Amino acid sequence: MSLDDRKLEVLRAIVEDYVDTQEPVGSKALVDRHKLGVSPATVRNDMAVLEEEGYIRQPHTSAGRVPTDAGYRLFVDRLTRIKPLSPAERRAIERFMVGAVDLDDVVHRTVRLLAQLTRQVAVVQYPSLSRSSVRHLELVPISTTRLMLVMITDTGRVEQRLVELPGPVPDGDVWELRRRVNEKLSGQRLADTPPLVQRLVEECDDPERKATMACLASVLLETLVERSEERLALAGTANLTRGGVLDFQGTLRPVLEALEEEVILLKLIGDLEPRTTRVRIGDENEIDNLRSASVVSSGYGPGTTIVGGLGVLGPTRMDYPGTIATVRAVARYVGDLLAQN
Amino acid sequence: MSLDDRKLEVLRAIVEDYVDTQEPVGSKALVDRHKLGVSPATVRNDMAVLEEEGYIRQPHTSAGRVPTDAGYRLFVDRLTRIKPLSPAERRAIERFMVGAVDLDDVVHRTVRLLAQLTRQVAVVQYPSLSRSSVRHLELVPISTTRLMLVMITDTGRVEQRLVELPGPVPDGDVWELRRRVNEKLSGQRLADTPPLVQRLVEECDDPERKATMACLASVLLETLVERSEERLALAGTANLTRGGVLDFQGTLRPVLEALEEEVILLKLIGDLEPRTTRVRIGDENEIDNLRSASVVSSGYGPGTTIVGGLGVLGPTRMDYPGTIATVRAVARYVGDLLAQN
DNA sequence: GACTGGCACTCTATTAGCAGGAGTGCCAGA
DNA sequence: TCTGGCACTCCTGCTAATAGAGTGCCAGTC
Repeated sequence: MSLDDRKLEVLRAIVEDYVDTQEPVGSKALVDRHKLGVSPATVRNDMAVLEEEGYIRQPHTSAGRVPTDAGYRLFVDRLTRIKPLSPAERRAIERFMVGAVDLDDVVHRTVRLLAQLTRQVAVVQYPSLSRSSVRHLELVPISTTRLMLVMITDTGRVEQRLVELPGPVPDGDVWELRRRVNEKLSGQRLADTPPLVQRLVEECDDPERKATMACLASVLLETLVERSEERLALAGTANLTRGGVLDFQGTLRPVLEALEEEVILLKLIGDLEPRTTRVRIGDENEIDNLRSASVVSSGYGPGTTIVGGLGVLGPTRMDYPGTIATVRAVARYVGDLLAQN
Repeated sequence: MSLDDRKLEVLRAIVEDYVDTQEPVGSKALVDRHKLGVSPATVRNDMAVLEEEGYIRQPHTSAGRVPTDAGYRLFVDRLTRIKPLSPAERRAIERFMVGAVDLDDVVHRTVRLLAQLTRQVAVVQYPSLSRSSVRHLELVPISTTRLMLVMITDTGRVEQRLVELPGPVPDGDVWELRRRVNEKLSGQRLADTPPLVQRLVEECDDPERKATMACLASVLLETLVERSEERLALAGTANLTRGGVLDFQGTLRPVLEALEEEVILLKLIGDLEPRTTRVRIGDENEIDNLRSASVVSSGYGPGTTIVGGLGVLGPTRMDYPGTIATVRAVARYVGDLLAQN
């Protein structure tokens, strides 16, 4: 048996009321609060069906109904019209972000903004190195056999590494090295650089220069591409305590533990598709500690490219339409901000 | 009336038992668990005095006694012999820290180590710029009128800033600039540099060079000294949930909120004296949100200098001797580590 | 004067019992 | 297909009673 429109409407009403009140919702309360145009008895029948299909459940006999993960999923997929952000919220974003001075600042402001608007835990990934492009590479002689390599990316990140050379290299050669490296790599996405770096080495005729370039190349490859050292910012953990500890089946402990693992957080907001907002509800999270949480995440970046992810985490009982709208709006805003630079 | 030895012994017993069991401790239980050599009635009299003096209190009539902040303070100041770390703990530190590759890694490992050993929330401040010394300054021409300034400190931090010059400067002059700047500033503590930078400008004869140096000087002063941008690492928040929520009078919320404010954290572990471990108990913390928490902190750095702070935060009901010993040991270890580089 | 045993007292925590209420499932009828 | 009615279940809140822990105080002893 499939679900007719009214049953879906009942589900929506249950989800909305439950999110609102945090209490199991009964048939009578439902018809009182929503104009369903039918009697409680009818609603009860619908509820029985919804329960059989696994969208809602009773904590115990003679309690009201509570949505299951599947219920929320259905709600998000079919019953949610994403509500546009209120002008007040838009203004809040502007006001919060204006005046950010550097990348660090942008990320920190973003994560706090997200936490504040959604009143949930927010995570923002720094623009990933491997998905950024090279803006400029600088080589600085520290001694005759050591260079410092400084890389600036289009997202504003700066990385530096020390290069030990096989032998002394005159300054003139350093200039030449710098020229060649920049010529080949500037503007390229980091993920695309490995073959180019390889070619740089091959193109050297002089065996001595080739050795030097090989050294440089290995540092470039090893530290700038392979080691993708992702960084994260986190905010709003205090929001976990809203609505008592009830939301997370007794303890915050597992959730707090999960939030301390960068690997886990990266998994949560990783693998995103451009211009979409992903929702993972309860059990859909692969991390055991987060079975009672939902994550709304989105990629961000200049234009339609993605250079990092951001998202919020909260109880499965969350305001999905609102959260989705906010996450999406913030992701867009940050993307535009990056595009401007 | 002053407190004789036995009363102090009773206080110690109360603190130890309460930390252990998390339950108010009564006179009978005390004489059972500790060899006090007197009867419960006597202990009760002592307790009455201790209570009058404000070192312990009863949650309600006919409950056992619980130490007050003042009680813990007395315990820490006069009744605690710092127990040396067990060999197992020493080994744990070694094992945990060995193989740290760079400063970031050191800080992250340290904070996790602290959290793990003390089973509390740990905070580690990155080596503060203003208290580090300059190892090397590098000037990189980006274009004819722009330089990149790269500073490497003795604690391994690297900072870079762009300098806009008033006019084109030939490469030879850049070399000269670099020489002079390094001559004057290398090895100096950042906090001591401002007058030196000033002198650098004054020492220039050629007006054109003077203008260039002035530009450089202002960037040096403004971004490297004044903006002391402190960074922090945090770990172990999940430990707050140990022992129920009882420890923090009902909610973790205020504590979690406080932990999100970098300013607050810096205050907690700031202003430390060399080679001492500071303990702030409950109300002694100036931050309202942390009235029910204690903070054990210590400065660290190579030798007897301090380049940053670290510490742990937990319920006032914590194992002070153990925590103090651990914090001190870790601070020393990290200091030695920094000294080696 | 310091310590001890005894005793009455206070307060909490636990348990059981009971009433009220919310919510359900089911059935017969419109 | 929907509705009203009804019996049933189970939670919740309230009260009362009880047991137990711990205290304060007092009188007596060393």
